[in-house]
Amino acid sequence: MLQLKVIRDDKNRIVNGLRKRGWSVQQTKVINSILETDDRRRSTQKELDDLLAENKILSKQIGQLMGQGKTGEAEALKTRVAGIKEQAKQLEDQFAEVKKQLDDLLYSVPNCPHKSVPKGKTPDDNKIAKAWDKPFPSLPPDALPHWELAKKYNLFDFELGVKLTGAGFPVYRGKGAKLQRALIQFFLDEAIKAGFEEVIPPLLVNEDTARGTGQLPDKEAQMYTCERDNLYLIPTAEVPVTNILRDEILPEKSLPVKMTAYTPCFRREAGAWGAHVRGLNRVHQFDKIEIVQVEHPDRSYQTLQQMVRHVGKLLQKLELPYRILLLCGGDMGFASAKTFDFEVWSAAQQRWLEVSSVSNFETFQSNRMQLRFRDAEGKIQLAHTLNGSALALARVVAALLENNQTPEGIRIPKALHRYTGFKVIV
RNA sequence: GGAGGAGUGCCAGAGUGGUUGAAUGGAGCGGUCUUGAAAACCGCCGUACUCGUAAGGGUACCGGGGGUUCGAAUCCCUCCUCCUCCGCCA
Repeated sequence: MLQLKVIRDDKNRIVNGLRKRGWSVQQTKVINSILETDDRRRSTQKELDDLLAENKILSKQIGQLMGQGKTGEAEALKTRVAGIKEQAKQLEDQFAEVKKQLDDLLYSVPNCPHKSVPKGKTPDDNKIAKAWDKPFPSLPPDALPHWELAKKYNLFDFELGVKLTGAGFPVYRGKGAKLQRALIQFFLDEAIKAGFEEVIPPLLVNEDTARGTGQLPDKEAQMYTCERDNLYLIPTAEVPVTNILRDEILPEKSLPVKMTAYTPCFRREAGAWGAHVRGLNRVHQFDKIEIVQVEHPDRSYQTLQQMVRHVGKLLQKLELPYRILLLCGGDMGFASAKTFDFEVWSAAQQRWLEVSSVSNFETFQSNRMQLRFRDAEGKIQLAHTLNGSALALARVVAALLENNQTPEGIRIPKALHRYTGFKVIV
């Protein structure tokens, strides 16, 4: 969530940022409510603190009087304290209520977009940061979409997934399964080469963790829950991995912290289904390699570019046509300050598929998580958090299969040969 | 799942109702000494919110939440976690 201090000191910037996300002037009034609520919170706290301070002093006096055996005087003080306690109790309730109001308001406000983020409401307003300037693969007229190819070559099976679980849970098999494993291994190796430490986090997380990265309360409906145990299935490795550093104060020299993780991701995608989401385009469970960085605020945008380059290199090695979008304010995720999306060209479907999203969250997540570092002067500051998919498998597989289909079978890009052990799927 | 024990600052570890935000030791930082280093000695060394231009105050926090009390790290309830033993098990 946004820092109160920033809202207070830099209100106009925040309001303008929300406007960039497509908020109406009316909607941005919430910022005023936040400031008013915070004023109430502060005055209530002051009142309460003063009262508690008085209580404390009197209590000490009672202790001394008791020690001296002056029970009468002590009793007199006790009655005075009783009144203060009554008052304090009321103020405490009041304070808790104001605090909750304030938190609810703060949780309802998304991150403020970076100044370089274009204004806009829908994907149409996104800017193309890097277009594909080479020819697209030309496919034979009888080219098949990946869900047909999957049947033809027995690579994965949606019907079987329905039997076992439900729609959107594919079963990969044979070379399809091997291809999954090859991609996972390839992406992890590339990340490790780029200096990321591999971690294998839990796939189920608790409430605090889900709140830390902003899944709660904003995106609750997106997650599968285990209500009995009050746990959530992770929608992305970002959630457990970033939270590894929750409530930490890092030495400045340990920045940047670079971590990578392969995990399956679980997404309910409630209400998101339609004709355009066939096959692997959208599924409830998919595999993804995530890269996460915790960085010094001065360097985070440099680091964002670095991560973008890393993802670009992966797609080049996979020989996939891709483009990079700079998301507009309205299309960005709730917690993000700046996001680049990667899309690969799916030749048989004749459309772009999103395969990666690389974002800088600045202090939005670290503020919730209390993820901080001690700077050169010994002062404690919130760190910046960043993450990106490098990469999400399902759609990469879709594009890979479609773009590389030939009459002789599906050609596997060279970079993967050592991982798959085969060069073509026949 | 059953029985017992324990959770205190960066770490180790005192503290069982009164001036304790917390002894002591270690680590770390600064200094004295030294050609340099080590040793020795001296000093500093929690976080959040809040009042204040500042100096400097106030409040909260000893696993989480709640309670008893004028007063709780210390007593009670509850949850979580860890350890030991038993059971079960990939």
